Amino acid sequence: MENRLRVLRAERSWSQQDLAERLEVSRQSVNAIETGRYDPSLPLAFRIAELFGLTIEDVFESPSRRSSKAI
Amino acid sequence: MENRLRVLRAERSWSQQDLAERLEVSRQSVNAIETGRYDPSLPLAFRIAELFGLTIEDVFESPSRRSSKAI
DNA sequence: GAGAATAGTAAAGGATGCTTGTCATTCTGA
DNA sequence: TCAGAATGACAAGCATCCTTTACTATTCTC
Repeated sequence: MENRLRVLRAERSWSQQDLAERLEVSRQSVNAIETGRYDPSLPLAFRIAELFGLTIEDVFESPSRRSSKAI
Repeated sequence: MENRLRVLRAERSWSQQDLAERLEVSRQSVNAIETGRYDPSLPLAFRIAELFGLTIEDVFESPSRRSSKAI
C-alpha cells in the first residue's frame, strides 16, 4: 500500500527517529512503513494520520484509489 | 477500536456471511471485528470503507476521537 | 418438532506487524 | 577529512490478524 509518510516527514524535517518517537514505535517500524515493506496496523495508521492532521485516506492510498489525484 | 460495522451491515440487511463474501474474508473475521475482538488490517479497513462508500474515519473511531459526533 | 439461517466462540496454524539488536552505507557539518 | 547522524536492511522473537474447522445457541419457517 502506497503512503506519503516520507514526504510528510520531510516537510517537517523530522528524522525517522523523530517520527518514531512521536508515534511511539521503533525507528525500524517507521522505516519499514516508509519503504513499503509492510503496512501499519489500523491503530498505528490512526496515530499517523492524527499526527499529521490528515485523514488515513490522505496518508495511505489503496491501489484501487490511485488514479489522478492532484499533486 | 470502536467501529460501526454492525450498524452499517444491518442497514443493508446483510448477514455476517454476506458481508464476509463481499469483503473476501471469512465470516469469523467479520464477527471478530464486529464484536471488537480485533481490529482489521489497514488493507481490510480500506476495503470495508470502500464497500460502504465511507471513509475509514467514518467506520472506525480511535478512542481519542470519541467525543460528541453527531448521530 | 425438524431443519435452515444466523451469530458467537474456540483451537490451531499461517501470515503480518512490531520489537530489539546489529551491521553497512550514505549524508552532513565542523 | 573525518565523526557522528541518518537511513536501509536483516534476523529472531513475540503479538496480532486472519484462516479453517468445529461446536453451540438462538430464531425463523415449514
